[in-house]
Amino acid sequence: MPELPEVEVLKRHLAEHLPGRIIRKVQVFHPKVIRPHRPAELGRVLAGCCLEGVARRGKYLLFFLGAPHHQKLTLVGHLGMTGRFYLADRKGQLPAHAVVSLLLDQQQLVFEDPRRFGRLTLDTTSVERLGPEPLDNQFTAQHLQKRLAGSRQAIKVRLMDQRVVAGVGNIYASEALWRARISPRKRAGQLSREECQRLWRALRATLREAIACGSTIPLDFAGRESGQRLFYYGASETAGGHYQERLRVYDGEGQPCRRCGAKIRRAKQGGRSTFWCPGCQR
DNA sequence: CACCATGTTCCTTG
DNA sequence: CCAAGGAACATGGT
Repeated sequence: MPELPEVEVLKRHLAEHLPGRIIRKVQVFHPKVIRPHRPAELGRVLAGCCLEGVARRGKYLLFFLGAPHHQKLTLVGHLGMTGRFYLADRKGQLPAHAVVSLLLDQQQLVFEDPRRFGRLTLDTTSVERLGPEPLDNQFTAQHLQKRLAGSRQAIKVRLMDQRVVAGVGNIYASEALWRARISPRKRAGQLSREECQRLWRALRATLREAIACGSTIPLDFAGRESGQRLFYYGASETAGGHYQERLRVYDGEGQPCRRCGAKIRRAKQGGRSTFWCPGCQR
């Protein structure tokens, strides 16, 4: 479930293992995922590059590459809906939905994505369009208020606009609004100063909590059948319980609100499901 | 079979 | 210009 917290957790794990590794070869199984590059081109550029660092911006992973013979590069990864990265033994069997693999010396960084909405590319234009990082110290309640002011869009839709704030997706937009006791249908520009303050606080607390819990779906260190250690970003059997417990409204249609007991409702906004409590979100 | 799904981008309509 | 809706992308789960 890759929104900001999941990508952040993944980034922290990758950052423990990748820095200093050299990319020896690139295997591309689904060329669309690396667009606008072509496989041969990407392989030529990346081969020999050192993975110097990993960062996150919104829902994007950034791999900082040191290239001995060219300028420095940033490889941008996005998990889409179903993307996963994991580090596997170089000789290990690839999963059925591997889309790209970066071969290192003893291991390989595998990008798996059944639905193939993800990206791995040197094209940074999507990242450049992003709004501020919600957990950044620079990002204040006043900053948020400014970005909502004058908008007639529903606040929930506005919150998911990556140019307004980076990294908030469908799940955490609903969760943050529940926590702030604000109706997802309220127009963004109609929020009072107090409501903006509450939303700012709620959004940051929601994201921080999710990160602290190791993301909504924990990393499965066992991998599936690999027997290799090292992480695997994906669902494990026991993950479901934690996942449900932590979400207060998302996917909880018909269940009683934990704050006021009213029945959680569901509606479409911008083509996506929104969940909220009509009792305490006004 | 129908319908749902964590995301992004482009296009059309009002 | 803004807001809303739909389609496309491609696949899997219920």
